[in-house]
Amino acid sequence: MPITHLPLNALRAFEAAARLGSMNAAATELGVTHGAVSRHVKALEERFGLPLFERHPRAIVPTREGAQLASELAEAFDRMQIAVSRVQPGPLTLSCSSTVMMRWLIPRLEKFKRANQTIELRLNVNYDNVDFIREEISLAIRTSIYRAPAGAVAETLIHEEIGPVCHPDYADRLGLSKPEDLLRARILGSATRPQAWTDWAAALGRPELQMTPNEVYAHFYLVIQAAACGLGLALAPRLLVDDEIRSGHLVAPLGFVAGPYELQLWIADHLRGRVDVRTTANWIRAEMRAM
Amino acid sequence: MPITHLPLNALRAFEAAARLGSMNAAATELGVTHGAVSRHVKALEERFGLPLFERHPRAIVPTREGAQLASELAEAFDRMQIAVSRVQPGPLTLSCSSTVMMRWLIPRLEKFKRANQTIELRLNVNYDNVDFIREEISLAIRTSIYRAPAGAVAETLIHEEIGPVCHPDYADRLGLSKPEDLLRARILGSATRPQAWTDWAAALGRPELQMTPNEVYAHFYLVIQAAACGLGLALAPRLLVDDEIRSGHLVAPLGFVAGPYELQLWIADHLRGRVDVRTTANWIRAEMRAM
DNA sequence: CTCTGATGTGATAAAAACTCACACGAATGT
DNA sequence: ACATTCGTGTGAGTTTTTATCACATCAGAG
Repeated sequence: MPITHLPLNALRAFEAAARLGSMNAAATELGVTHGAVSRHVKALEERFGLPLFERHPRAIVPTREGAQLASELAEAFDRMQIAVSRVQPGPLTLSCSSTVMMRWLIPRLEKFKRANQTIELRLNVNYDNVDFIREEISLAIRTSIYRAPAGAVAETLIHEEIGPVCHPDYADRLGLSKPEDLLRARILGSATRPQAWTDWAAALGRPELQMTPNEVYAHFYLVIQAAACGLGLALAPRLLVDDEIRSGHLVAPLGFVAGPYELQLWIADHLRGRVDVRTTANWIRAEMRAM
Repeated sequence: MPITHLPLNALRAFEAAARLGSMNAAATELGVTHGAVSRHVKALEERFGLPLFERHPRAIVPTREGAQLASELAEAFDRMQIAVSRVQPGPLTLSCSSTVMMRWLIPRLEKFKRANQTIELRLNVNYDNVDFIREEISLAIRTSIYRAPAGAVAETLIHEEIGPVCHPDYADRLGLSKPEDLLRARILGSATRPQAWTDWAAALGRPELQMTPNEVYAHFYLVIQAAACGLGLALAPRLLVDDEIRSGHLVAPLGFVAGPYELQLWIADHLRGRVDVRTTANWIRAEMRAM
């Protein structure tokens, strides 16, 4: 089949269906109905004379050839997206977790905007992996729990220091001064980082301490909020509670210790040359260093 | 612009127009009228809000952005073509010059087909560069005058030996026994390799010999044919006249000397794993070694 | 100074893509 | 156990896109 007659739209529909494992999802991504995707895939299969998916009642599974084709097509479409984005540069998009956004970025955003009035900043909330090309992400702040995906380069921002924090009165009332004291306290956990307390015990050199949360919040910033309201103890990276400690809303009765993770900056490989990306990356590095 | 709404067909039309430097040529390649291409390009320019071509009365010249976009798109489309060709492997396509085909390949083709009955062989005539991906070439036989393009790997088949050849009677009549004798003879040249006689003189260590052809043929195989008919002297690689010499139709009164070029086999990078490609490459290597 | 060869464009035809509505079949939930 | 839900396939009809045709335009070639 000559390159001049490749059924491009069908290939795109197929690639989306294979990547998402669902015609329906692909249809949503492409902004059409599932029928349209189904027809595209069928047309491709007829053209190639081989099945690209195994059809199961509620799911489709790519065949070997289908999976192979889809992954190579994905690369090709990525390149195309990059090519177009170079002549049509979108806004600079920074991705970080809701917690980093609440407790670190938003408090500094006015300052950033004042210093960089020409940079149009778009924010994206996401705490784990993200497709830099498909979602047009320029920069991401992430913990090293996750690995930077292909197409992005990672660099260390800071090594996380972690420690239990709570309302000052709460610490006084319970008399918290050594790790064992926490066993009497109300432990607050986060669904997004369930192993946080265990990590801390390990970092302390006290892995035997069983710190199972009494209460689990969906987002980490809620845990901090709950701690600040006197509901118990949160285990927080210093970075995210420093302001509250300075203002006296929180205390860290046992201080902080070096945690197992670092905070990283991920930069979209194909955007490393863009001025606004470099500027913003530098700003993030400087702000982190100033902590 | 999100990847899900890239105007793929317009991008392909634009890429072709940019590559070929002409809307008309792109239209021919795509099998549509020039108007269709023109509209696609215009739609893209409106979408991007910037011109992709400078319009001149009888020509279009890509703008800086246009050229950049086109070259990156070309890569993306190449990948797509490769991806599809992996699930839809076409026939094995061997490209060589008309002369190599006439004088080397065709005489051996029966033998090849007998030994490899399952391989569907398609032949392509071309003596210089060729786009392995776009034209779906698997293998090419070329002299090292040309460099293998990106997407192909080159390997040496043989080092060319070159020498003047003519009809036996012609050599006798003129008494050809040393290089100077040729100044009395009728020199036949080829348009595709105008420097051949000069190369030979240099290879002999006699660069002062002015061997300007008295007659120039469009194809090299015509030169050999003319020499075999007693019209004069052709300068030929031994490879291409060995059969004629063996059968007595041609003689090489001054023998052969190592020429400046080698004969190479170019293999499409993305097809190196294909069995039929490996088999055919091995056959070519073996036949060359047997010369 | 006309001819030629390339591109641009309005009107219209053709083709492609999409939607709608319904069918189907098995996992899910009560 | 059985109705429900969820995801996919498809016939018929509609909308949207793409292409064609025919003509306009322009400047350099002959």
